[in-house]
Amino acid sequence: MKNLSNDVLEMVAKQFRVLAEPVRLQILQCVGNEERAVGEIVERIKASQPNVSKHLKVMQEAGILIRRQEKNNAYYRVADPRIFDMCDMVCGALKKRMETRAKVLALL
Amino acid sequence: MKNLSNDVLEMVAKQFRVLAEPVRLQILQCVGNEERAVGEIVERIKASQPNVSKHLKVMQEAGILIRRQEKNNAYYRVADPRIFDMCDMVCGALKKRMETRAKVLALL
DNA sequence: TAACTATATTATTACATAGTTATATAGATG
DNA sequence: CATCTATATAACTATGTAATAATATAGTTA
Repeated sequence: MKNLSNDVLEMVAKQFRVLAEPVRLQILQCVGNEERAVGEIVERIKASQPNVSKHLKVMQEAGILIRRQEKNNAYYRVADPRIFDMCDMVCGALKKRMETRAKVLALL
Repeated sequence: MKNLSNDVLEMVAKQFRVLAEPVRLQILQCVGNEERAVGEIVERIKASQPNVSKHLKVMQEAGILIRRQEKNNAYYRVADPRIFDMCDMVCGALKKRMETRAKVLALL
């Protein structure tokens, strides 16, 4: 990590904050590499429609999702699939940490 | 991203939340690949000592920092340097997005 | 032991935001 | 035009947490 200014760090933190909500991660996972309508997402993740709409807006404004309007449906897709790699990295770190902890406990 | 359960997504979200604070990113950057005492960090990032201590605890409990006590000093280091890669990925995505936006504006 | 140093903790305040309910908007259809 | 459907927005409440001020802890030194 090159020496980033506080302004940049604040922008980076804001990006992380968008990913710091379980429901938004559910939405991301639900959308995957497809393009999905709002109603479809609402149905799949079982959250209220206004709540999903709000989260979608947050992710769109953060540049994580791209919105397309057609007829009276709105479709969303992931802007950059590398976001899934990030989630996998975190997930992998968590897994490793839990395995290590399990080994320690096994020695007791 | 493999189909992750909501429980796992919640843990992942929690990890992202730890990175979602500018001051914590400052601390991460300050620690870098060194091992730093609390006082050193406090001095460098110019935040209050209790505030830094609290953030350090949060990051330690999240498994992002490792603490070592020696004499009456506490030293912290980064558990997994790949965390810097994650920050760089976000930073790169931001940069790209801003460049794209700049090009669009240039056409007006 | 008293005073000093480094770090952690507690209580408090202020602010951000997730979720809900109700409503608005806007395109489609009868 | 009236109604229906899909999505977005607004107002509100509740919760989480960052920062601060004050204090505690614990090791060090005189």
